[in-house]
Amino acid sequence: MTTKFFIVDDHFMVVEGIRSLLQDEKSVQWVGSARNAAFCMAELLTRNPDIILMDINLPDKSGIELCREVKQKYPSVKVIGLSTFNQQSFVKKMLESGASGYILKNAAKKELLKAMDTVMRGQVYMNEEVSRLLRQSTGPEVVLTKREKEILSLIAEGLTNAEIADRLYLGTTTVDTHRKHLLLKIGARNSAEMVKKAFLKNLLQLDS
Amino acid sequence: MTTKFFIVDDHFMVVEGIRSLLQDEKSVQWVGSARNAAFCMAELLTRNPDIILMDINLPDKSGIELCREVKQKYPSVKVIGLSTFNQQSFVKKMLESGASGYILKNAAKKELLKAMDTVMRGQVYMNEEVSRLLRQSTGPEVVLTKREKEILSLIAEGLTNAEIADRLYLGTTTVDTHRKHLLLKIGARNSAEMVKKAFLKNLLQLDS
DNA sequence: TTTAAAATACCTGAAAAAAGGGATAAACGA
DNA sequence: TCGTTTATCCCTTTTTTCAGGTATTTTAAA
Repeated sequence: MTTKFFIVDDHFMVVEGIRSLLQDEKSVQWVGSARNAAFCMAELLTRNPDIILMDINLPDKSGIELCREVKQKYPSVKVIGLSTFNQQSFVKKMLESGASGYILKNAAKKELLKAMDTVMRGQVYMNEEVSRLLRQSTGPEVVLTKREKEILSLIAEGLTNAEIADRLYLGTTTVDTHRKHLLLKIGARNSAEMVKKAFLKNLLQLDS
Repeated sequence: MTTKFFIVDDHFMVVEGIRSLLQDEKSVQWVGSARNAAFCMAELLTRNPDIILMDINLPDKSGIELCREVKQKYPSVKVIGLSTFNQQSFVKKMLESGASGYILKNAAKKELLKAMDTVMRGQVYMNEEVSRLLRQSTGPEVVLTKREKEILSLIAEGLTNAEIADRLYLGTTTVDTHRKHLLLKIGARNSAEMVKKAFLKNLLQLDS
């Protein structure tokens, strides 16, 4: 029984690398690849893979969102997340979106095969390093309201409470209240620390 | 005249991908690979490549440092930087360390060949996207003194001037002066903005 | 309809940062 | 040795944040 796998990654080298690594394996068979989410969805109409190896940073859409879409439209297709780094929040979101596994791009052939085998047996496969990171989870995930996110972003741009209030048509004391809630939720003593921790917890991103 | 190339990257998939992509090319020949800097230096004793394709994030040492070492010991070997992202400061440092080129991991076979050919002709090869980024360079690179870096790091941890002064056996006004210099150098109006910009300019890192 | 969460808004006072200057001493490289 | 950079330190004032509360209205889901 051959497992059919499909690769979604904009890195030619990675696609070719996986294909080449596994081409002599009897238990798995490459059925195609896509460099972005849109093409992937189009190809799934005809390729019928058992497993998708899915990069989490695609040019047109995040792997998290694509994973959600794939699981919705093709519930029996298994998704394994693929990344160069093991940031906790991404891993969690990927799993929440329906992924059955997560491996890093430094994985060797042996691990690729093991991940696919585990996932085909209906279990979840986690890379050892990623698994360790998840286990040392530091407290509950921070959930910000829409307004809080907005104000956090503006604080990080250097705006004062008064400026933010003007921007959002609020009173300055309202902004100050949100700011206090942010400090509490993020666990920071002041704005500098809050911005740093927001990056660490992926509440702020570097790509602006 | 065949160009011999060597790959340094801890990502099995990438190494295999490049090797496989280029294995039918007459003009280039794969002579080996290493997963870390130490092994690379050991292998260079016998492999004699013309070009090294070098990942900038190695497990034991940065590609920037390895590049410097390679160019020192083997000045005729060309180095092409290899990365998943095109952060300006890394590109610059890589070039300053003696690299002759820089490509991204989404490069196709054609670009790999072109990069190697360009570099063998004694010219510098820059990926288009990276080249564009360097051209829209936003002012001079920020250079912080040792003390400034120290204080920036502590500000980002949420310490007040008084706390930092205690930590470093300084007066609070000294800390305040450094803080002012930091704001000026980084181009921020307050500490929150400064922390964000410090991450953007790679003056602060997420791995602490 | 009811409940809980989010949004909005406020008060006072203290702490901290920021602004806008000033200065001297120490360290480093040519 | 000399010139430049870095480090250290200060002053006063103003602005802004932070702490520790208070409250009502709106919104969304059960």
